[in-house]
Amino acid sequence: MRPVQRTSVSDAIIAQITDLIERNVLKPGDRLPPERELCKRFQVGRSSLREALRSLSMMGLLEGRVGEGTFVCDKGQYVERALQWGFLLDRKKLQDLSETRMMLESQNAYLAAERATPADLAAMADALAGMAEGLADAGRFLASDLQFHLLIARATHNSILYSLLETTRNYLQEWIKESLAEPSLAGPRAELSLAQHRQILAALQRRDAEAARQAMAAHIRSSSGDLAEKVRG
Amino acid sequence: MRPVQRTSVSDAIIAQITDLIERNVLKPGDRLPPERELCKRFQVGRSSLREALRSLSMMGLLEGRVGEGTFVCDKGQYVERALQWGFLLDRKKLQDLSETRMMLESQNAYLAAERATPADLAAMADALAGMAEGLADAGRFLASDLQFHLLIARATHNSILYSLLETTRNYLQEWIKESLAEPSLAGPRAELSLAQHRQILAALQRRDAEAARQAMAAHIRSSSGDLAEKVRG
DNA sequence: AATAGCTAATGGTCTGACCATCGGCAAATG
DNA sequence: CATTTGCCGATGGTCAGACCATTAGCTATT
Repeated sequence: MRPVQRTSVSDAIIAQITDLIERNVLKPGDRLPPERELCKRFQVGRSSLREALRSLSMMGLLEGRVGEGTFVCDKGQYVERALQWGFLLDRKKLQDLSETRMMLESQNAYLAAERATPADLAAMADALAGMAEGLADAGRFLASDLQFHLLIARATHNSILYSLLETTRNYLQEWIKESLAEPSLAGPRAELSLAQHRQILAALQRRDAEAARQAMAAHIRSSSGDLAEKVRG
Repeated sequence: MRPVQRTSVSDAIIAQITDLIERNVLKPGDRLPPERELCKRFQVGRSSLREALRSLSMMGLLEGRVGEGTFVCDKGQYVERALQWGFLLDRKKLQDLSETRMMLESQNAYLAAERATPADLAAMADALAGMAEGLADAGRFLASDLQFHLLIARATHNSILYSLLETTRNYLQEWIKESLAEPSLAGPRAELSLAQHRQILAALQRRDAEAARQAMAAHIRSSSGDLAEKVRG
């Protein structure tokens, strides 16, 4: 004998709809049938159905518009939703996340060195130029910085790795912003950061995977040094 | 003029309860008042209240037990859950997943070599023994195999990395099982796999991080070779 | 003292109803 | 004819009441 699994109606609906989205039967932007119609199809009450839809909305998979219908969100929105719970990160989790990011970025740099197309490299050069022009403008500098790192992830041509880095970056973004907001260090640090990015790009252009990985690791270690300090509090 | 914000009842409840948890008024393990009681306090209908509670459960903040009540969960797995939703959406790239798994396992082995406690190593030795005893029993062999890898991930003492590996393994498990089900290769391959696992454990015991990483990489390359073939096919 | 049975409380589900909002259509307007 | 206005149906959002399955704790029987 083994404990029987108690299945919840809402969970079953969530599983079904999630599966449909996974298998791309429901594409982003698609409109779902009306709630009352779904009730008949699933043969469930409207409460249970709505609890399921609500949960899916909370995950950022669906979006309900009054008078119009319920639509499948395009992916990416879930991150913003998830960001709302950023405060739930404790110190240990922050450290872990930071370490994970370090590993992802390093390995991505390694892979990108082998796989980056000329277009990828050109886009990175553009982002680098944006950082240079934004030395005085912290907001623009940070934006170009983030873009550079995401371009490296994209250059791996591995959607999973890109998605993972995107997510970890989004989680850490607030703290990164904070730690870079120190006005006293802003100038020198920005220039150091820019120089490190140039090293990384150079390694990528030489197709030197190991150098790219190490340059990235060094960059993150130095740039997130006091982030770690702050985390340890 | 600017667009007025339409506030949703459920969202308001979610915000309030979330805030209570954040401010530690509601501590993990605490029991919430019954739903019908909360309806009176919030002055809302039970549907709206339940949609809110359902969403909070889905985020891992609350847990409802029939006949007992609704309880505040031990805070912990929010981020992991969000990361899982992350690549729920584009997972058809199995080779990407496989590559990600390769990277995670290798790096985890590296970190585990530095951080594994004696208890961690002992548990791995147990799992290894289980594999040896299960040379004839494919099911048991696979279970011990999986456990060994998860134990390494756990030995990093990084909950994010553990969660990521667990998720990727879950996604790949079906294919791994298939590819190991080939009876013609089962015997020799199992023994090879066992020997590779012994090498990995030995490196971990020596605290040789680089050797552990390379041993793990070699193991996965050889053991998932035809997995990659199958994916491309 | 231990067990079986009962009862109340609770989360889970269903139903039907009402409201606010939105899109589209037709009539009124210039 | 082009534009605006008003209306209507569809839809998501909310509410109230009811019933069910499960659980904990009490009670009475053994």
